[in-house]
Amino acid sequence: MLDSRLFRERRRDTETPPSPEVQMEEVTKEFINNLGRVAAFFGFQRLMGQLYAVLFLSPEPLTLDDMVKRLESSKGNVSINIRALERWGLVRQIYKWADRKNYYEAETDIWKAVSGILQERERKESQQIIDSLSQSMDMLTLMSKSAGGPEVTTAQFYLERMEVLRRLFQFGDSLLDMMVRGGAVDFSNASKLAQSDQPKLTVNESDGLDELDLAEVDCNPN
Amino acid sequence: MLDSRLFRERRRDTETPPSPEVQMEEVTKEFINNLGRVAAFFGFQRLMGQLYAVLFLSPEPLTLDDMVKRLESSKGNVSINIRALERWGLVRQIYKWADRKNYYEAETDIWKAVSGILQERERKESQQIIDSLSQSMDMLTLMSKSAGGPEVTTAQFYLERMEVLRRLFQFGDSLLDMMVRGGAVDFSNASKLAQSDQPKLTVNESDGLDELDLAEVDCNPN
DNA sequence: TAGAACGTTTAGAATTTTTTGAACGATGTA
DNA sequence: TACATCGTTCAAAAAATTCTAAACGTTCTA
Repeated sequence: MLDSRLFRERRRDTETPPSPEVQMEEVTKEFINNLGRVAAFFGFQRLMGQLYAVLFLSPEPLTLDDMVKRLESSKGNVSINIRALERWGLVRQIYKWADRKNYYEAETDIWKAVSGILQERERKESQQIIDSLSQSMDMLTLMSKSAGGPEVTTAQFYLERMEVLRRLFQFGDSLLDMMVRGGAVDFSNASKLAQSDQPKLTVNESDGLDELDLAEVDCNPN
Repeated sequence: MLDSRLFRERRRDTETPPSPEVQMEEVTKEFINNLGRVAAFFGFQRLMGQLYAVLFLSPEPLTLDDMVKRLESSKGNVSINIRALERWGLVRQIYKWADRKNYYEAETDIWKAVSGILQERERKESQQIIDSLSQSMDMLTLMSKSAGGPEVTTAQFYLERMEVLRRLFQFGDSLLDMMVRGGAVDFSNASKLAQSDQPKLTVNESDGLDELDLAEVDCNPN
């Protein structure tokens, strides 16, 4: 009994092709999910990505409540996340005459948004690391000179190791900078980043366009 | 009474310069913290970064228990995270003769490790997004041709929007590929990614070295 | 064979992050 | 003035993540 009904229903599923509306709905949901994942991957809240997705696929600006309904989330949560999107320049507000509601639309100049994030977030992070590393290395340099005892050897060892890491982060930071400013990057020597014999970073000013290569020159300590 | 004692102690802190041992300890802790943050930033567990840091600063390989002691963590936690590090190729195991313990050391060829991660994780993620997008777009293309009704307009609108995103992810994916394979990337046209008039991605095979530019040619749909 | 030394697994504890819903202030309307 | 709408804030709930400690299986040693 039950079995046969289930069977018939399953058959129906595969037989009847989904209606256009249903298909659209599926495609949209998939898209929203994807951007949610992307957001999470980059350390943002999943909802941020989902909100952006909803706005991105909307021909006209939406209100807070529209989005609450669409994503079945709470007003508070949407409010917080939409403002985060605004701060990152991924979403902008639209004011309508004699309408007290706020409307939002997605920034569709993707590259603008992405490079904004790279500049504001990724670079800030890398700078912090680089600064901290440089500070530690200064300190170690001092120690390896002034203080005697077993610390000297350790200090020198630490210095060697840290230098490798600093190069890497410097390279990453320069890469980000190039992305934001529209330069060019050559990775062909990236694998030599850690070598102790001098392949360091440099920026070549070549006919107005910056170019980052991994060869000679210094990545001058802090 | 109490006040004056606190005061004296605070004075002492600023007067007595920290001993070399204490300084070393501070530098090390700072470093460990930093790599913890880096790990977290990239979506790994904080402890993973910390473990790597400890090994990175150790002249000789360490055992599980060494690390447990150093980081004041639990054996289970360290065990799990050290194996994750191994899987990512950031740490390798060392076997010692007639010693039942496992010793670990950091992979110091940083670029090898980084490009491994890019290849294994970041690219996998971007591929998934691109595939899903392409699939949705195929579906929308079909709909905009076959089905009539209001869905057609929407489908076309979605297609336009999604195309922009797909270009971005394609570009990102190619960038990753170049990083891993040692090519070169020119970002000077990146800001035109979203334009509807043709600036697309291409890989120019130029004297054996790959080069990714953002101009003409197709990023051929899946 | 008993017991010690190691590394792994795992259930549940602890912590952190995310979400909710109600309260609130501000602004407009009848 | 009373009431409705709208967005924000925040304490508490819920969910997800990370951590711990004990149990366990192996391998080695006495």
